[in-house]
Amino acid sequence: MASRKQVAEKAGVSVATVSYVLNDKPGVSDAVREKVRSAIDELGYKPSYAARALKTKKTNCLSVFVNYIGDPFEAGLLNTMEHRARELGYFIYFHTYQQEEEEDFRHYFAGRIDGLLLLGQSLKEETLRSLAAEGIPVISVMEPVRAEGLTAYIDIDWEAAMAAGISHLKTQGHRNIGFMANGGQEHPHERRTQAFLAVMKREGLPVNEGTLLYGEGRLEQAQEAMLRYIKDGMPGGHSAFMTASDLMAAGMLAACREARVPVPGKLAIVGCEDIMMTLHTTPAITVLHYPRPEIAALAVERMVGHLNGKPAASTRLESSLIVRDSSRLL
Amino acid sequence: MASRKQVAEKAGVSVATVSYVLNDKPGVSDAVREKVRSAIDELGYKPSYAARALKTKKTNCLSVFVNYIGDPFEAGLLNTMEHRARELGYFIYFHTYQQEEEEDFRHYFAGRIDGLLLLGQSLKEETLRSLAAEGIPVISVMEPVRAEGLTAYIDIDWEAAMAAGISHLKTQGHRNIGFMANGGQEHPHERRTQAFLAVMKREGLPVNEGTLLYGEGRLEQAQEAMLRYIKDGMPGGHSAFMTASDLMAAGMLAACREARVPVPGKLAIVGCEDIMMTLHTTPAITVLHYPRPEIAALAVERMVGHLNGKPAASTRLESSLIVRDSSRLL
DNA sequence: TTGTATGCGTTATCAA
DNA sequence: TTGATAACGCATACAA
Repeated sequence: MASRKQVAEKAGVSVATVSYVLNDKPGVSDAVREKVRSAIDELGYKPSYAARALKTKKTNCLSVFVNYIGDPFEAGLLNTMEHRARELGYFIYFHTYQQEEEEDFRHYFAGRIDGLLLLGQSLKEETLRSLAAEGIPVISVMEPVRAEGLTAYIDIDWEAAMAAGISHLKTQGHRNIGFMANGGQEHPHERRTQAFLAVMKREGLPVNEGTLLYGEGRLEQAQEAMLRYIKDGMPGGHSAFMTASDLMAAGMLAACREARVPVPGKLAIVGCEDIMMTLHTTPAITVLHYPRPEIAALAVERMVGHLNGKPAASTRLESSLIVRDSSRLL
Repeated sequence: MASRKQVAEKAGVSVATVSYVLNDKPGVSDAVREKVRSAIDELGYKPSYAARALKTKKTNCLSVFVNYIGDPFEAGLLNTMEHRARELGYFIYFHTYQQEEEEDFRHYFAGRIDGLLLLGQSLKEETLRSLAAEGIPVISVMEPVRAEGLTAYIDIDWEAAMAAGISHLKTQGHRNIGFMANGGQEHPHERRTQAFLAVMKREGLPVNEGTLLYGEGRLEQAQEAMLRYIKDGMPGGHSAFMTASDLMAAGMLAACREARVPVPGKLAIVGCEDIMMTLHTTPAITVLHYPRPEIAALAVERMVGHLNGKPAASTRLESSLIVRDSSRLL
């Protein structure tokens, strides 16, 4: 790789001048600018990001912790994040996050990225502290269960969203509503489960141990869990189910079809993300709409803003209920 | 961030000594090593990767071009790649690749990564040249349609795989076999389509314009394409279909169920990747097994080997046919 | 076994 | 409008 010095020599100028034209500084004569440009082209010169990062202490890189690369909900967020980041001049990468590996990650970022974006993960306090010490801000799309050390998060108002779903189901005559949850206390989906339970209680609807079913966030596992539940004679006696993710709603639906449980006749199903798939199942699945493009873009913008000195605030956007056939009796 | 100099001062040694213990060089007394270690801990010192990269001209980072983050087939590859890379001491990132953005990417890598991994994309010759000039090797899991400038690729032998599938279908009495293809000449799936056509010809089975159907690689689009084909009265007269991806096979199956076309009774379906989903559809889908963990790990190993001076060779692994209900008449 | 000194490719300050 | 030159944090050849 050609370096700046070689460019300077070839163009017959100093390295400083090369820098000026590369960074579009004013005060360089057109003639010199041209000379430098052509020297750059001829040598195929590219600036070294490593050197630049060392000097400026900015990498123009952002990282994102992804829970599972194949998840369509996350994919929708990531696409927008990637494009928005690129528009704002940032290079963005994705890594799979697994709790067991959190400590390994602590030493990975110094001098590699300017900021870390989360998809709802609850990082350990020590990780957050360590990141803060390195000057790496953390912003989350989706509110983590613990959010203390965080710079900001962007999410929807899950209680309002669940309330809309539950109220819709009530209108359809349901009272005994179950929920397919996912993961433990620190899981990104836990907020959804807690919101559901809070609203149920507030509405005076029955909540007990049988209310929660556990899928594993993936379609197939949810399908199996539901199949087992059906084979056990649906001990909860639910007439409707909400879920912590659309993929699990789709798995539920697949289980119902397999076990010949009519949806919505015998069981209504409501998902909560509005991934494209929910529109294409039979019946199409009623969902709480999660405005992924808006939220993903906002998270990136807040991060970039924060890196440029603008304080970043947490925000809860509104979601909306989209009623489809999986919960419509009439 | 504390720097190496501060660590040296605190420990009462020189910066060189700090370097020695950080890089586990021999020839440092245990007493000094201990002193340095505790100074590091107290200051919370982390080495700057930017500075290290500048000096060593190695970033210990690898990039992967992903076609679509939500794709379950690619997700399976990425998981293994990420873990294998981490085991080998490399930090790995994923980026979405879109052909339109290829030129933008050309200037992104110098001084940021040591190598680029592809998932079957056919990069433009100029991109490959530019990468080569920067000393960035390119290895692909899945053989690209154009593979000239590539360091190596790892893939299965698609002709052998397709031959196994076609021969299985022949055994079941099929002759008029269609194929759901995806994308154009440069698409990662094009090799699969070409292999299918080659084997069909070799076997003396009918190939004409009607043989190919086009999904868009995604389940929903394949479903819609198939639905249209069925509504048109299945003009190709096929009794079986193979596909360029499992997701499209699943979409086909969904369309058949929707349109009440019995599978495998009226139409046999064979996928080609063996993603988990194919095991959970009804009926389960016959597939050509793509050994994703092996291939993904091998690609990373070849890359790391190459970076350490071992020449990397291209390899075609064997695949196997897994017969399930979607193609079994008996 | 440890320290000194140099350079990696930038950016930025200060002179010219 | 341009040019010297000093950092940035690290690795390493060489000296001690």
